Amino acid sequence: MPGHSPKQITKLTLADFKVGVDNVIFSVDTAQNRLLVLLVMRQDEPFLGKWCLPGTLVRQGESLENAAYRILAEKIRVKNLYLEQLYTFGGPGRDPRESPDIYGVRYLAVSYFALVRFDLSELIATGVGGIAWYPIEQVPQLAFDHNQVLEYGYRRLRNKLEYSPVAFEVLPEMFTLSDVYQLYTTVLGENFSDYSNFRTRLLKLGFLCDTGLKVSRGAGRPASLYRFDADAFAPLKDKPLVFI
Amino acid sequence: MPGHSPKQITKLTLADFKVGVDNVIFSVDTAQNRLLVLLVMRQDEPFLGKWCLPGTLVRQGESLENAAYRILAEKIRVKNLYLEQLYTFGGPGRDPRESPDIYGVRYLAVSYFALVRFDLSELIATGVGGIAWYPIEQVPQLAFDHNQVLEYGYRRLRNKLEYSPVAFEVLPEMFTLSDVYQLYTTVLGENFSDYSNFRTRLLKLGFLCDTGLKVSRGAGRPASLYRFDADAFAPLKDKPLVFI
DNA sequence: ACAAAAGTGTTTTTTATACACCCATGC
DNA sequence: GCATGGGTGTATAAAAAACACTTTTGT
Repeated sequence: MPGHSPKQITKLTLADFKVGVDNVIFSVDTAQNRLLVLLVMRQDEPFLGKWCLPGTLVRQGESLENAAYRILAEKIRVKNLYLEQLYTFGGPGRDPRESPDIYGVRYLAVSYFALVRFDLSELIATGVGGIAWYPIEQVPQLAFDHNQVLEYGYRRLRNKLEYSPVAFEVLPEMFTLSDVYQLYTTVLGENFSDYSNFRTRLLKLGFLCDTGLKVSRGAGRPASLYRFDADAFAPLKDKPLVFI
Repeated sequence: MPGHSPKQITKLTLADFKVGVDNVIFSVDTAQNRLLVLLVMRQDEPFLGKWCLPGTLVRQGESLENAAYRILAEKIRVKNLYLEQLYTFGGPGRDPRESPDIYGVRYLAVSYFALVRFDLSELIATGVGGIAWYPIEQVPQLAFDHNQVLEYGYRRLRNKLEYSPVAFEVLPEMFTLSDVYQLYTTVLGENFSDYSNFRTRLLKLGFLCDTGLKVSRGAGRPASLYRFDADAFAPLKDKPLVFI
């Protein structure tokens, strides 16, 4: 347990905060088998010209979650979307805008994690400044502590895939089992499971239903199209599930 | 995605926050097979006289985690302790101290989750006002949104037990396998696993070492005392573990 | 002797893993 | 025909679950 510096004892005044929301927005480009993160270029000091996670400061009367949705909507138009809170980073000194004498306003960042459907999402060009999907392995050094936040979000994404049906929030209404498999391999790596075993396990869970429709993608046998059945999944909620 | 009310558009001023930290502090009374939460009675308005989670507002120059440790240390003297961040609750209107016209200061609460060793913890009596361990099923209606926070922490505790060795942070240096089993049953319920299977699985993981010492507790065969071997556990870190 | 708690072993069922193989299509 | 991706089945190994049984103590 950390002790109190003698300095702290002399000033028991409460800190005043501005609260920021930073989004780690992932999407999977299944065509190119790449996991992407959305980055934007900072327009202001500090860190002007550096890449960072899309974020905003929370406004009066606005909830944290609403702020997260707002910044997302400002950067990108999406159809399917999954969003949840990640972690709150709040040590003093994490934002250079805080005055050095630690008497001024503090900046606290609540991070959110989002997964969006790549093919139907459309980046909103602002004219000035950049916005781009970055493959996860090519992310540069980011402003603030955003590399750390991203790392945290990446870990969460991998966990979420393993025990929750997030993947289906972000797949088209109808999809093939290889679509699902590709999404999983892209995020978790090639050797997470054999395709045929993945397939069997997934179907045994019982919440995917065969639509009867087939789709042919180039050469090879046409694949069956499946649909996620939310009703069939409902009883499995809260149960410890393993997808991989 | 939520829309923007027309009201919001007219005032884009940033919200000013005070940040609070609320702790969900659990401990397990193995003697009585009860899972306990630490509650304190509010001394001030709002909710004067109501029970709530021990919390505090973050001071200048203080990190969130330090605030969490501070409030814990003010209420209870502990030997063993595990602490991690839980969730941040930040909607407008969650604290009645916010002025009704939503122009005033906002109160945001970062919640922390803690597990402490019951037998060596000592509540700090403040003279005025109450502080008490409550069995989880007997928790009354709490101030603010603290019942919700508690529910969230309870879920986290159950998950943590299943895939991480938190239990050993909170057991004595040396313990019997039934001590571990009792802790698990108290938190997860009687039917989470058979004792003999639990035992076998736990030992197969290989990070518990038999000290050779025995302890006799009343009637029955004396039990071996084990020690948690952090070095032996190290390689298992980050690996998906199942304890139950 | 016997109840109580600790600890071991055995049997059955389920799940994971690694493949081998058949099917339907485009070229 | 054959390459390509889709889909099924099987054989083996490992893990989970249920439970019977032995061992060592206190009384």
